[in-house]
Amino acid sequence: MPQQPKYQRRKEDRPQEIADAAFEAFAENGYAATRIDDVARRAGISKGLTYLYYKTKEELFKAVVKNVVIRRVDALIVDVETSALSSEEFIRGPLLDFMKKVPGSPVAIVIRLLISEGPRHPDLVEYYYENVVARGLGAIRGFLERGVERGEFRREALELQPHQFLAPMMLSMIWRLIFTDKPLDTDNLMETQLDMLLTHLRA
Amino acid sequence: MPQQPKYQRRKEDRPQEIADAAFEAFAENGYAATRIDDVARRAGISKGLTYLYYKTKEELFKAVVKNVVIRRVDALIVDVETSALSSEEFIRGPLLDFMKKVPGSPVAIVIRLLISEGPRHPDLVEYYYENVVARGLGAIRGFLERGVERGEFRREALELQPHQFLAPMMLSMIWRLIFTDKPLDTDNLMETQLDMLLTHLRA
DNA sequence: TATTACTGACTAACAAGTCAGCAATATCGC
DNA sequence: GCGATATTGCTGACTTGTTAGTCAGTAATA
Repeated sequence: MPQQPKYQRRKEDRPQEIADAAFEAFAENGYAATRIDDVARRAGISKGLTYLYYKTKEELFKAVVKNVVIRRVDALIVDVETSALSSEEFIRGPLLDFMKKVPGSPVAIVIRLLISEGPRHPDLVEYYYENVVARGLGAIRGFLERGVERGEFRREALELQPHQFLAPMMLSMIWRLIFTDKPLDTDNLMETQLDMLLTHLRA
Repeated sequence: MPQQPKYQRRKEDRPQEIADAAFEAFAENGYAATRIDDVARRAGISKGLTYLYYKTKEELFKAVVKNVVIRRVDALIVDVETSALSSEEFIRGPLLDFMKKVPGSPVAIVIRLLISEGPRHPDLVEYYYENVVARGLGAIRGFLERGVERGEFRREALELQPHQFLAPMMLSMIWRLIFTDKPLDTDNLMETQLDMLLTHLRA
């Protein structure tokens, strides 16, 4: 009777599997309320093994945030940077799509974690700022400059803060995080914002 | 030798003092990381006394949120509802002031607590929604209707979501919660938003 | 003298982090 | 190939530290 082995050794895959499990757990319960034991069970391993790959709970937390940031956000930003559309087409196309996607994506979970745990992990906040926020804002700023050079936007566009584009996205995200079930027409919010911005910027 | 008494009995004031101390502690460390012992020390009492007035940590938490909500937000909303200015004056005056105040007010702390602890306290979220959000949005909606009746806004103003006004305020708030030290010209953000909205709404 | 707001030491429970031993695989000798 | 042996990924019971919540006793007021 060929016994099923109790476990398989999978040194290579464990870190990623643990990080994925931890992300799920943190997303559901937050950092403080998540037990390492939970994470381990989700990953189908014992608690002890978690500590072989991540020395502390905090280290695991940071790995999770960076993991999500790198794997998911990166693609979105690159997508925004490489485009040959006119400014208006770009805003109503890829940019709008991007904004619609974010509030329901893992990025929202990371934001929640940063809001609640950020103050105790300043280096993580710094990392997030440099790798996501600064790059994202930079991309939009570059886009505005290109629009002015092409004569699609008036000069004053250069003074606009990129944040102005993202405000309704932010509100939608927070709304979903707090009032999960209360409806909100977020698409309309974002579209209206972009309409107003186009009117405001057009040459 | 008339000894200073070790403590005074102040049944009436304790609950409020404890709630105030708890608010400070939660603001600094979040709900999970705050020890009841901390709260008690801040309030200048023993840990045991806290439990005389609040049966559990959770009950104290809810009391704190409701306390802040009732004491501070209420005044702001009423302020917005009673005004005899023209719509534009109102937007550029009281409404803008309100928006500028919120991100640095205790409301921001409550938002942080709701984002991180909300999912585990649905009744608290519901309470906040009804007493703050619904009323706030209602006030803005009423204001838009009045503007249309007076002929200051075009008919389509009625379709605008009140959230559109608040989006930059929300972004500013979250920005401050996460990136405390990174600068952001939030006044400009809000003013630009109101400019654009006025252009968009004007008859 | 009676009442009760208040103290602070205590308990109970839970969760992070450790580690001795086990069992799955890699390696070696034949 | 194949069994013996070495290596190490992995387990799970254990220790340790922390904190929510209790309660017998004390001292301030009525």
